[in-house]
Amino acid sequence: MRKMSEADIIGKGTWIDKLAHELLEREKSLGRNLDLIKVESGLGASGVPHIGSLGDAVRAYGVKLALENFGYKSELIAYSDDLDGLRKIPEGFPDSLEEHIAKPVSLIPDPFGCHDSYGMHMSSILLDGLDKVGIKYEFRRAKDTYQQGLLKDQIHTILQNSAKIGDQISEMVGQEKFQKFLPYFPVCANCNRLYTAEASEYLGDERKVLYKCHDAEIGSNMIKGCGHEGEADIAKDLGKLAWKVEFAARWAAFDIRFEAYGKDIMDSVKVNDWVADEILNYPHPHHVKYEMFLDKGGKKISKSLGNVITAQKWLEFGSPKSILLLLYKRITGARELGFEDIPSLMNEYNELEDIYFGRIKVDNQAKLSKSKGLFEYVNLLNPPKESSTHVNYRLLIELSKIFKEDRGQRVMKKLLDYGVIKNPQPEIEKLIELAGNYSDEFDDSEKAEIDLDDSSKKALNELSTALGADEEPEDIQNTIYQIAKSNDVQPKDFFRILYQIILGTSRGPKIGPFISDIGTKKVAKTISEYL
RNA sequence: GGGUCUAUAGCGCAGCCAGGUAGCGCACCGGACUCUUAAUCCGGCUGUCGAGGGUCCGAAUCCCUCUAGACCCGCCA
Repeated sequence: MRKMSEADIIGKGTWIDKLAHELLEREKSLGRNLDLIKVESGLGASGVPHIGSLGDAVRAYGVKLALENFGYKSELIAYSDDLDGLRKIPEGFPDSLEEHIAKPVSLIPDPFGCHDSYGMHMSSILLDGLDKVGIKYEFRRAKDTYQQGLLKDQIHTILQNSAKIGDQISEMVGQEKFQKFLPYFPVCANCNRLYTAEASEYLGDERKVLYKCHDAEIGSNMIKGCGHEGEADIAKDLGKLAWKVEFAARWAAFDIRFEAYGKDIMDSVKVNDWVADEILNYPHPHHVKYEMFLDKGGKKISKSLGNVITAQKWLEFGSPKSILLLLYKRITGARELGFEDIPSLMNEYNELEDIYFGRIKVDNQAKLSKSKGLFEYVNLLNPPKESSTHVNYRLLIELSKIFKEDRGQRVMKKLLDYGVIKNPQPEIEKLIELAGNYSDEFDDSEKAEIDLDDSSKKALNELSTALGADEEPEDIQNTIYQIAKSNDVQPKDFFRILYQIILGTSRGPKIGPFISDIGTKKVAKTISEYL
């Protein structure tokens, strides 16, 4: 054991580099060709993609960047599982989808009419998120993959070994279903449904699966099968492998060397690794497991609870870099996540930039390297040449709460007054917009009814008159204080009433200068509305 | 039944994954801002790092055991 020295630091010193390093070591010991290392991320296409799905792809892209940094060619495949069946209607989607339950999401019309199918609509939301944070990917979809027969050899091998696989699944994870049925779900040629068609027999010579469409239980719903009996050609007809074996087929067919996974599909990955290694004779890709994002109460993010965080919503309040920082800073550990994390992440980015440009000193070599490395990954290994102007995001939120009209201009002026910035910049304008959205959306202070006794009313009336007069009082702070005193109102209470009227909170910035910022006439008018 | 994560100041959390003097925010205490409010600024206090063991010159950090909570998967409905 000894202290980390510069020579021991792998790549840029982050967990991403360590992971890429492990991957390379493993590939070298396997002796595989390293001309192009493909990493993969699976995109769900049945539900609204939240930040966790985005994270899978963003992190895989990080590994790609690390591999490139080590001198290898790499590519991220973003694979949409759009042959998965629709299990239930997501919150906020029309009930008319009911008739499409159990059909592959790529065969369901887009209820919003903007994409070729329901599945593409969902995938597009995620791809749009990736585009917005600057992630590059090669898009593939299950529908094309199966229709073009890209997996036909793997499917054949898997179905030939289905008995062995069924036993293994039972032993590894206790699921006995595949001891009875083939791990393949044909799409019923008659009713287009997926999970209702049960595959019982594989005709290896013809490469066809025999199935019968009958009633099936999905979640708590009973889905009626149509009774159709048919056969599906694994190279042409629609149908898909069960998850327990599908990844393996894809890894082998696409030559995937890395894929991250969430702990919810840990068992599937375990089985797939075995299938890849033992049945398909393709050493499984390197993995990393991550925890699910939970909401602030430690509850699972779920659509029905309304606590879903999408990239699109996040980007109304935070920069793309704040998302990348969230996803790259670490991968281990359960994460309770909410929009309220945005302000710290916005500021943390500035801090990292200061470390990167040497404005903040860090003694520990490994930690310095890690912070600089993290900064580089957040910039997708293309860091800026010089530091940007930093404005504390929380300050912007506070100023945004005060100025709701002409916000951009007035907040900018305040920043100039405070000496926070030297001149107006478009980047700062954007920041003000983000912080403004944040303060509008999460200004939780309730506009409660304010109880006013007679002396408070009298004092308010006096103040309103004083502020509304043509001659404005020179020292508003002092005027307020005097008025309170002469009306036998505790200054403490009077100030609180004023904050409640003007800001809807019980505290705020020093009130004299604040009132003149807003405009004395306007404040006078606001006060008179309460009298 | 199987698995994973979490436990750090009064509260909320970072630091742990690559060991090197225990940190941040809020709260609290003191001071400043010519005038008993608020805000702001400056300074200060706050810890058996869940418990026990191990490795190490050195452990919040790595390993093992335990306790409590959360989550995931499976089984069942």
